[in-house]
Formats: sequence, C-alpha cells, structure tokens
Amino acid sequence: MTDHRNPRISVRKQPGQARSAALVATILEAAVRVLAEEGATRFTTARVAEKAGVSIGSLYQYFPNKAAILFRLQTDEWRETTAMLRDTLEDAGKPPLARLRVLTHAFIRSECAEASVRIALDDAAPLYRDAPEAAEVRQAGTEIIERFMREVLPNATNDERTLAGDLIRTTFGAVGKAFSETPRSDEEIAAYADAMADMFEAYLLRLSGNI
Amino acid sequence: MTDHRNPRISVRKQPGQARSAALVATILEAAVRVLAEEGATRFTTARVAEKAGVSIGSLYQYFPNKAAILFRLQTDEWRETTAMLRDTLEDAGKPPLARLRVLTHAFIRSECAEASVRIALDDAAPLYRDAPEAAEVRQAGTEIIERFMREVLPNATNDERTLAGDLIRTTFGAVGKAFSETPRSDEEIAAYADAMADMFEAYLLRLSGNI
Amino acid sequence: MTDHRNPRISVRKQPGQARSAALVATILEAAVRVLAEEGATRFTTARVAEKAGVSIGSLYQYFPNKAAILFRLQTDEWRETTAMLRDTLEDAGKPPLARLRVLTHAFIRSECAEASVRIALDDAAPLYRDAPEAAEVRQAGTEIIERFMREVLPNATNDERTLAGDLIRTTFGAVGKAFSETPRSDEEIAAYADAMADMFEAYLLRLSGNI
Amino acid sequence: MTDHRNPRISVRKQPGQARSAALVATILEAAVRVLAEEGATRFTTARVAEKAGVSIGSLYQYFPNKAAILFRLQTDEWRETTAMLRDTLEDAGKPPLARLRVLTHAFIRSECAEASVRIALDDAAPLYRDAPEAAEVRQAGTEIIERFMREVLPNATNDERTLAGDLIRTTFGAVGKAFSETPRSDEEIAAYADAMADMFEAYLLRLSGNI
DNA sequence: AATGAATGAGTGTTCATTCAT
DNA sequence: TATGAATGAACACTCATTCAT
Repeated sequence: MTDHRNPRISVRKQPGQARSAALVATILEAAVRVLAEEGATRFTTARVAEKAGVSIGSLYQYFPNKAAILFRLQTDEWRETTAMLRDTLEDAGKPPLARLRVLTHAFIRSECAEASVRIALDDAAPLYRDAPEAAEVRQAGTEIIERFMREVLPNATNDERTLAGDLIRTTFGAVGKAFSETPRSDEEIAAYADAMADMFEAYLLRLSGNI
Repeated sequence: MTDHRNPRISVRKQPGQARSAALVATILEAAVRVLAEEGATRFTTARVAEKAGVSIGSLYQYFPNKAAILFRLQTDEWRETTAMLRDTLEDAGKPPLARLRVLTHAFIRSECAEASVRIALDDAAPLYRDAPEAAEVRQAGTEIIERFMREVLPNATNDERTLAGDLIRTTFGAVGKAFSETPRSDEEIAAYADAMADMFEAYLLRLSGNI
Repeated sequence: MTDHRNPRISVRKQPGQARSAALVATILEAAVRVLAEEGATRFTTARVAEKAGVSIGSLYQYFPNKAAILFRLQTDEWRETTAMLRDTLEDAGKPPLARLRVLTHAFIRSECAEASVRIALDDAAPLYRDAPEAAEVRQAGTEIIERFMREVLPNATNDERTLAGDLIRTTFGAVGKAFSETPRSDEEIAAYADAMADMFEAYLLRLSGNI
Repeated sequence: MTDHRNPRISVRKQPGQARSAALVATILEAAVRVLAEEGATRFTTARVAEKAGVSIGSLYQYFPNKAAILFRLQTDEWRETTAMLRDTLEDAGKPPLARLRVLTHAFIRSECAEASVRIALDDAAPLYRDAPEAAEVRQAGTEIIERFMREVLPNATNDERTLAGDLIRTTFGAVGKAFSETPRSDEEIAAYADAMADMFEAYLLRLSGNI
C-alpha cells in the first residue's frame, strides 16, 4: 500500500544445514496456506508461525520481517514463471508464434492454478513491491523476451521491438492476473488463452510486415 | 485482500438535502487527498475526517464504514471511465477502429493522471472489491463494448464477439493500470497507447476476416 | 539509555475540558504509582492504563507515547523544584547564605520524599532525556541561580560566578539524588543538609573574599 | 530499574585456565564496545556475543546473565577508581589538600574519558545496582577516604568526620557523573576540577577550624 | 567445552467503530 | 443532527535464556 518506509527484505540467514532449509520450507508452506485460506489482511506473522508449528521467534530467525516472507513467495513464483518463459520461448523445435501460443496457454493455466494464493499475494504487494531485489528477478525475464522479439521482428528498430516486447509482457502479466481473479473452467482457460494468442499473433504479424 | 467478512457497503443515507451532499463531497475529496498524499496503508477514517474538517461521527453518518468510502471513490471513477467509453466509442463521426484508437489514448492518459490515487485505491481494493454493488456499474461498460463489437465484427458468432470484447476490455484496464504504475512522460504515453491501439486493430482486423 | 531515535514527546491534545484534564491527572497518578510500586523496567503503557482504570486507547489519546508520560512527570517535578528555588532563594527577608541553607534542607527533604518514584523516573531517563522541551524548563532554574550568585558574589567575574553557580546547582541535584537513593531518617536528612549547606557556605565565603 | 527480582550476579565459573580468562576479557571488551557504540537500550547478549566472536552459549558459560556482564564492567571501573583514590590520597609527599586537588583533577578527567561507556553503564544501572557484591567494592573506597579524613580533620568527632567524608565522596561521584554527561574540553575540565577542589578545600578548612 | 537453534512472553502502538452527550 | 472521547483487539517484532547436539 505504497508504504513509505523501505525495510530490508532478503533472507536473514543462509540456511547452511538441511535443518534450516526444511524450516524455511515449512514456514513458506504455512505462509502459502495462510494466504490462501485467510487472505492477505489476515496474513500475520503469528498465524504463519502457528500454522507452521514453529515459534514466532524461530520465524524471525529466518525472515527479518513479514514483508520478507511475502517477497520470498513472490520471488519463487517469478522464478518459476521465468523458467516457463525460457522453456517455452526458447524451444527451437517450433516456429516462434506457435511457441508463443504454447506459452500463453501454459501461463494462463498456471495463473489460474492456486489463484487464491496469487490474489492474496498480489493484495499484499504493497508490503514488498518496493524491494530493490525485485528488479533483478525481472531482468532475466526481460532478456528472454528480448531474444524472442529479435527472432520474430528481425527488421524492426530497437525501439519498436522494445515497445512491442513491453506491451506483450505487460499484457501477459496483467491480463493473466485479471482473468484468474474469477474461478475458471478448463474450457474457459483454453478459449481465453487462444484469444490472447490470436491477439499477439495478429499484432506481431502486422509488425513484421507479413500482414 | 479477499476479506472473508462481507460488510454492507453502499451509502448509509440518501443525502436529501444539499448540505448532506456537500458533506459527502467534502469527505470524498479529503479521502482522495489522503490516498494520494499518504498512501493506502495510512488511509484511516480519522485522517479522512480530519482532512475533511468533519468529525468522525459525521463521517460515519454518511458512510457505514471505511470500505464504503473507497468503494464510492472507485465507483465514481468507473462511472467516469464508462462515460469516456460511451463518448469515444459511440461517436458516429469516425470509423470504429479510429474511435478505438482515440479511446486508447484517452484512457491511458487518464490512467496516468492522478496515478498516485489510482495506485493507492488499487492497493486498497481488497477492502471493497467484493461488494455486490460493483457488478452493476460494470454492466454499463459491458454493454457499450458489446455494441461496439457488434459494429466491428458483424459476422462473428456471439461467443467469439463476447470473448474478444472481454479480452480487449480486460487488456485495457489491466494493462493501463500496470503501465501507469510507473511515472510516464507524454511521449511514452502516446507511444504506448499507439502500440496498444495497433495490437487491438490487428486483432480485430484478423477476426473480421479483413486481414 | 542513550536512545538513538528522538520521538515527539509533548502532549498530544490540549485538554480543553475539565473532563480531559481529570483524565490526564488520573493517568499521571497511575503512572506515578506504577513507577513507585513496580519500578522503571515494569513501567509499561498497558500497566499505567490498567492502574488508571482507562483503556489503552484512551491513554494514547492524551499522550503520544510512553516517553511523553515520563517526560511530563519529570517536567512537573522540575517545575516544583524551580518554584522551591524561587521561593526560598528570592525571599528578601533573610541573608543570602541563610536562604541557601533553607533551600538545601527543603530540597533534600523533597528529594527523599517519594524517593522510589524519583529513582524510577531517573532510571527511565534514557527514554525522555533528549527531548528538546527539557532545556526550556532548566533555563528558568539557571536564571534564579544566576541572580542569587550576583547577590552573593557581587565582585566576582562573570565566568567565576557562572562556574560557581554551575557547580552548586549540579551538586544540589546530583548529590540530592544520590543521597535519596537510600532510605533516610529525618535526622539523617537534617544532618546531611546541614553539611551540604556548610560546604556551600564555606565555598561562597571564600570566593567572596570574606574568608 | 529497581528490579524486584534479585538474580545471582557474580561470575559463574572461576576461569582456571588462561583460555577462559581470555574469553572473559574478550567478552568484556565487546560489551564495552556495544555499550559505547550502541547505547544501553541496544545492549543485548546476542550483540555482545556477536561482537566478541563468541557463541551466546559460551557467553552464558562465563556470565550467568546479562546483568552480570554489566556488573563486572562496573566493578572493574570501581576498582580502577579505588586504585586512583589510594594512589593520590595516600601519596605522603604532598600536603593533604594538595592531594585532594590532584585527585579531583584526575577523577574528573577519567570520568570524561570514555564518557559514552559510563553514561550507558549508568543507564543500565537498574539491571545490576542491587547486587550485594557491590557493597564490598565500595567498602575499600570508604576506608581510604576515612584515613584521609582522619589526617585532615584530626580533631573532629567521628560522626563529623564520617559525614564530611560521605558528602565529599558522594559529591565526587555524583557531580563527576553529571559533569561528564556533556562533552567537555580540557580547559573546561581543568576549570571545573579546580572549582570542585576549591569547594572541598574551603569546606575542610572551615571544619578543621583553620577558617 | 562449545554451539546456536528454539522459545514465547512481553512491548509499544494503531485504528475501526460505537455511543453518551 | 453532530460530536469526539472511549474502547480494546490486533499486530509486528525483540531478546534473555535454555538445551539438545
């Protein structure tokens, strides 16, 4: 919520032992459950600790503050998304636009899965969004998109390509999020993903001059 | 934030007298200022009342709870957006796609103006979004889009048209919001709006079969 | 404890009505009791509120934070001390050194009365001592001393007089505090006060040249 | 802070080996640094252990609790002060009042050096001051003063002498502490020490009858 | 002997909402 | 109708101390 303080947010201690890693995992799982079952407003450190079966002190041994837990959850998700981006967009076996269509389907599907966590996480965004660590994760995604755009629009100017890449990327994220806010059937998901893919395809074909 | 209580949210009293209406207006203006200047986390009823020069008691006479103020703000904005939709999309003097381009520019520009309020309002969405009254306001928009789509895609099936309308509408809102989260220059706004219009145009031309 | 933050500390709202003033008084009395009965470490806002028979929220309506309560207590005490200073030191009916002796007795006696509160208040000093409002209260005392010193040491240089005034004042406060940390009988108090007065007298006579 | 529990406070184990002694020293040095650099409120066992490069477990092996560390620091300081007392006051080569003047200078100077640690230590006094072990250390000082007073006031009654000794001693400690709370230049220190010595001298001369 | 993970009571403070006046 | 004092549940976070390894 446009928080005007800017607290440190990364992990407090590198979990050297398996023990610690397990604890961190437990806490994160509990956090996901709290988010999904109770919503962002009721996401409190005490509740996470309780649901994790861990003392509140232990929780703070692994996360410096509440925002750090949320940030970590978001980061993990971004990383998964980036992996998906890479896997589908760089699959040399298919023509570019086909890959984009595959990605669209995969992405929308993944957005709709665990929608409740994603919505809650998004609601809590004000708490962590200003963290500087976020930028870095996004950069990886930008590069993948950039390479893909170069392949699809080899003759466009840099500015054109960047703008189109930006637009597609933003549309992906924002529209996926908006769409997944309502519960959806598999059919709806498929239809919507196809529509999105159509839109991207039409746009890119026009830009590439192959009307 | 996926609030699991569902409080009543509409206005507590129909302001019969001009006095009341003025008071409501004063409160809403104060609310906008609090949102813009302090952000969603610091948006408290006490602060709104103080900035409005009104007692909290009075504030609660016109709004049943905090969410109602936010909801009203959002509703007003939706109404403005709907008006814009109608004005630009139903302007018979221009060809449909030209009108859509005009709308895109106008919309993105308006999203970027007062971005701070919009962001804060969005941050506070969990507090009011589940209100049933919201649906009604959206319906008006849906109908305008529907009519426009009928004009652009006269030969499409109903389902196709609805889906395309949905997608365009969602893209509008979600992408506009995402784009306006960063401060933008007039040039950036124009360029982005053009790109969006291009994308919609390409999509609609393809759907209409006039590739 | 050399607190590195420096929060605002004065009263949150001017108690216009008698009601408020009474509440403030109740809270302050409760604060004194908590300090005296439980000590500075157990001085918590919750305990003060409870002992005052007031909700914790009400307490915060009248004092912006814990430090403000302590600061107010200390200020009140300083004001009393300043009044005592003025009353005894400016009593034209007695020769200066006799007045100083009277003051010494009165001061030590007052320090020993309610020693437990004073000790606790002193223990809590780190919480409020850096408040800028404190300086102002001390200034009044400085001026009274200054006038007195002018009367006793009319021929001394300004520097000499200031130094002697400083020393006497500091000795008063610091030694009074140290002495009152142990419970004392009236006789002990009288004897100690006399000794202090003797010391001041000898010092001032020597400075004035009337060995 | 007038703590009503009275925990055991002396060292948990007599460090038989040099290793242990070194560890204790390391911890104490770290404690001093924490006190000086962070202040009494931020003086935590964890921070001391970290700064000492020692585990908290080890810290607790040598000190039964936090208070014990502070108490030990204070004791060490008292011991140094006592040594200074003895060295200067029992130096047979100078007349008594000259020795007192030397002591005054030395003491005030030492108080002003490392003022930050002393202030912080004083802020933390509530945590350790009620320890019974403290009395014993003070006794040594009392005896030195006693002997000195006997020399200066050979004809006074025991009560007179004790009272005067008490007053001087208290004035020393309390005024020195108060004075050193503000940063001071060497000149200020010298001037203030001289003034104090003057005051003591005048007082003792009067008591000795040598007006 | 040494470690450091784990504990959980305790703290200051906020804020939506009510209700006596 | 208007006021604003009063409420108290709720929250994020700290830290002295223990104890299994």
